[in-house]
Amino acid sequence: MRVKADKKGQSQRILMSAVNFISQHGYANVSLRDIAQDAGVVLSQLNYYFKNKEGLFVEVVKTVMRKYLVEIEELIQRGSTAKERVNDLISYFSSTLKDNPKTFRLLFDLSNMAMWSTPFRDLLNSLFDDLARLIERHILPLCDKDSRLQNYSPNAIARMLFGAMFGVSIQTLLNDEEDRLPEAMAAIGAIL
Amino acid sequence: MRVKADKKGQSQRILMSAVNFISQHGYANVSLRDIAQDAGVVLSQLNYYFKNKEGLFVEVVKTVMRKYLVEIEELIQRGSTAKERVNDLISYFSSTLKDNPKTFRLLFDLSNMAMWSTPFRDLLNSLFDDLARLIERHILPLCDKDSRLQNYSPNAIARMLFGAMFGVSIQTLLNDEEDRLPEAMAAIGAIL
DNA sequence: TTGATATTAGGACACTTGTCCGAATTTCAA
DNA sequence: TTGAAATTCGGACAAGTGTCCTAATATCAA
Repeated sequence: MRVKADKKGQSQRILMSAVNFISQHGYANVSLRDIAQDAGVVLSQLNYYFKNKEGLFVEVVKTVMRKYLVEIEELIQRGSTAKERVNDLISYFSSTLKDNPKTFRLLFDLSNMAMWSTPFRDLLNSLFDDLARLIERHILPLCDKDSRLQNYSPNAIARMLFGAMFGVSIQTLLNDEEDRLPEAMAAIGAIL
Repeated sequence: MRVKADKKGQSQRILMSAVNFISQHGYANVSLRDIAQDAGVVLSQLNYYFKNKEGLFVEVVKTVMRKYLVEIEELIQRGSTAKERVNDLISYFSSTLKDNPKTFRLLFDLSNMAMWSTPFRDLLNSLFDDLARLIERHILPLCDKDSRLQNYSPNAIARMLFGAMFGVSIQTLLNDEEDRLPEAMAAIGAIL
């Protein structure tokens, strides 16, 4: 019998260590040895379970993305008006940014890799599609029909709204001192 | 007398090659040897003129940032109304994104590095500060006083606007097929 | 022309990286 | 219990990296 500290199986422990390390130091700054050591596993196991570094990161992203999307999909349907729902979404971004920025770090890291690698680009685009679709379906239909935004397609508006949250999130993550940023995030709610 | 293809001096040629290569393949994916070869220079010259890889990249960023800021500062003062000026800014983002995305690639690459490195973070924050200040000074004072955005501070609004452009830019750069993105960029103009 | 300084050149160095291989060990159905 | 498959282990490997060092060469004022 083994030491048996591995109730979850090695592949899961590797995955969790990878999530933590990569979201904390960035994909480019983390070696497979770092992850193996943190997971209490031998290096070659990473290649056994995940073909290579890229494969591991793909799995990391998929894991985090799943949780992320489920949370947002639930949260975005709570409010009964468009404004309420947008504000719920904004609150979610703000509090996650404050209390648990790991997810965002990972997302931004992925955005960068997507810039130079096709498989990652596809991965990220599908995430953006999903998020835009969520806004498009659960928020925009509740909007006033006389909004000055009605000249634009729902998809464009959704992507603009998400873009605003994304852009402000980056600024927030990169600048802790600037205390106007939560306010900037809140101001997005006034767009609709 | 030498071959004399280097009117600009080696340090300038290195810098220009670095700008091109890094904005095309990303800082992490470019080696000093790549840059040296492209510049027609021996490897050790990069360490002679720029202390190390990080120092070179700092210079690259400063160079591009300067040009970037000058262009925007000029352009943002053309229009006579807030709406005009915002639209000028949006047009600039759109056309640059389309015709010369190199600058943006570099900016996004820097954003990622800023996530993990303090000196780069400082560099990027100062750029964001400058851009926000530009919007704050040259656009917001021309706005209607009855705008629904008046509950928020000018700085917050400026950062929100810039964030929106930044966020939509990323989506654009990462997704050529989605043709709603120019529209999303244009929709930002309706915020004010 | 001379001599000090700035530049260029070529190569070596130490180190880290991802990947892969073969052998031990464990697991578990037959 | 047995034996085949799955897993774990340790180590080696080649390739690529940034950095540094020393010698050659060019520059240009005195």
